[in-house]
Amino acid sequence: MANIQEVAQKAGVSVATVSRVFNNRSTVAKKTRMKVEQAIDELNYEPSVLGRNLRNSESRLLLVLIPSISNPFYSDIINGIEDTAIGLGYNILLCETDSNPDREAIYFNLIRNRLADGIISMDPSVNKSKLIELAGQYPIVQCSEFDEGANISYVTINNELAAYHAVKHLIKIGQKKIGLINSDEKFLYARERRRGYEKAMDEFGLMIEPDWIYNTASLAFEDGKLAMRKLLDLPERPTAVFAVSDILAIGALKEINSSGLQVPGDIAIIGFDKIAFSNMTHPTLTTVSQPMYKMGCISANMIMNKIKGKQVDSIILDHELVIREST
Amino acid sequence: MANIQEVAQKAGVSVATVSRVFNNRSTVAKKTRMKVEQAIDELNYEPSVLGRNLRNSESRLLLVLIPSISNPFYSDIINGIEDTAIGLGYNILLCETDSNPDREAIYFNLIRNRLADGIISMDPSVNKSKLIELAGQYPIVQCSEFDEGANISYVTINNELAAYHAVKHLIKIGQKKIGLINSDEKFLYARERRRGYEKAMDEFGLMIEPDWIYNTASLAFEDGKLAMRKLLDLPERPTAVFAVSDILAIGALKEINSSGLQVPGDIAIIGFDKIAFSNMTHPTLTTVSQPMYKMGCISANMIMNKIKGKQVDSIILDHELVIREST
DNA sequence: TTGAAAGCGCTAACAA
DNA sequence: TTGTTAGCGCTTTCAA
Repeated sequence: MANIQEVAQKAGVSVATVSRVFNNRSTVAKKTRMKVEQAIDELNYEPSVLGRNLRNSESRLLLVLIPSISNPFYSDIINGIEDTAIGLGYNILLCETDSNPDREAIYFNLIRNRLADGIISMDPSVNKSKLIELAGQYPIVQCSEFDEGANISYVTINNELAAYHAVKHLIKIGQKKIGLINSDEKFLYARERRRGYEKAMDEFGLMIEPDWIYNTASLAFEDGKLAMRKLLDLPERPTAVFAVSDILAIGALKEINSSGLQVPGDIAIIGFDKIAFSNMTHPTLTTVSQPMYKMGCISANMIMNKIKGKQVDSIILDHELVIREST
Repeated sequence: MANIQEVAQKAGVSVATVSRVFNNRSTVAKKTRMKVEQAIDELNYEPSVLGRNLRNSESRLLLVLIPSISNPFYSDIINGIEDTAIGLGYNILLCETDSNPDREAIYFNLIRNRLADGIISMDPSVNKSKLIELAGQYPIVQCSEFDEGANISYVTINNELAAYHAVKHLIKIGQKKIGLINSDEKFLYARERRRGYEKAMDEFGLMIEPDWIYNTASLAFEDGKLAMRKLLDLPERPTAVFAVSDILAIGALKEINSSGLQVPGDIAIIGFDKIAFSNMTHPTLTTVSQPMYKMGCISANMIMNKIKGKQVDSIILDHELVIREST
């Protein structure tokens, strides 16, 4: 692979001129430009990003931290980030943390090593103190999940309001005995969505039976199944369930189906996230849609601005209720 | 962020010595080493990957090309690649091509720009001629999908045999009228799986009705639904269906459910890939499992060897039939 | 055992 | 409009 020296030699100019041609910088005479371009073509030259980056002390790489790549919730967000980043000449390094601190440490070091220019974190169980420490020195934004205390910009939705709308929808279709399948309330979104649930129930004077609230260990399909099993085994079981994630809702749906009960006839169910699979179940899942693609685009733009040293504000986006067969 | 100069200065040694300490190279006196380590600690020094990479002309980055990040088929393969790569000090750049040549061109340039040391391609509709041209100059391996003509190492399964086993399973449980939902036969795996289907049918003296073979436009859920609709509308419809991907099978399942028919009572169905969601449907999906994680690990090891200049051979792995409720 | 210095490929300040 | 040159941060050769 040719380097800039060889191109300069072949074209009979200096390396500076080659660099100028490649970057359309300042003024290069038409004739010189042509000579250089021909040499570039002949040698099939491509500039080394490594050299350029070292000189400019930037890598044009973005770190995107997600807990798990197999969680479809992140797909569209990542698409949004990617489209935006590529458009601005950046590439993304997708980092799966498994919510594992060792894994996180490896990725955090990537930015300390200047291999990345910024971090978009979407991991709810990220090491907060480490993240805050890092955010003091490097450009970092949070997407979807964020930390209340930390002074790190984020883009998210109003989780309490979204949950409120979901539960209100169940109430509006006549449901009174409404259960909640929530995840671990160490997560902020889980606490917020619980508040939304409680607010809707309160507002319509409905009893909240403590037994109807189930907190899962994680966000997996099996957790949803297990949660629904517990609810079904109750002496007086709910006739509708709000699950804080589609995967949990799909697990719950599976358990109901396996028990020979009907959705929504016996039990109505509503999820959260509008992942692609929420439309593939039988019946299809009513859910709350987050503007994921948009969230991705916005967080990419936010991090760009941070990298450029600009001040960026946090943003709260709108959600949407998607009514389908399960309610 | 401190650089190697500052550390050297603080420790009262030369930059060469700091480098030696960091890389446990050659011999450094215990006392000198201690001084340096203390300076490293105090300054919280991390070497710049950019500087090191430029000097060593390597990036320790791997490109992984996939058509779509939202296709769960790739999740475990990527996990395998990632675990292996990180263990060897490499990071991966996950590149979603959307099977779009422009997008591909961007990523292909990353290796020409020395931003990546090698490519693992999993995109079945990748620009073959470009890939072959690139493979002449740079380390490239193919995973899962590969090109017959190209002289590029690959890791894959025996698709014909796997399809044969799937169809044979249907025959063994008494099915005679077996349909095939295949993808576009421009893909090698589609042609191979069709051959496996035909081989099993032939072997047991079963008629292959041309109408029972449906080729989809893509691998999406909707394609599966549409395909099943067509099969259901046939005057004489099959009583079992082999779909060459789980997503297509899940689409077919949905269409059958929506028509008020029973699986497997009225129509048995078998998929391919064993994606996580194949276990979440009602009924759960019988499918053919590829050793995805292993494929990922192996392809990562293969690309490492290629980068080191070693000769690497292609590998064909075993598949497995996973019998669940849908058959 | 350590240091001086060259050089990886590029960009940009300065000079001509 | 173009060339010369310093330097980004590191590793490694050679010499001491």
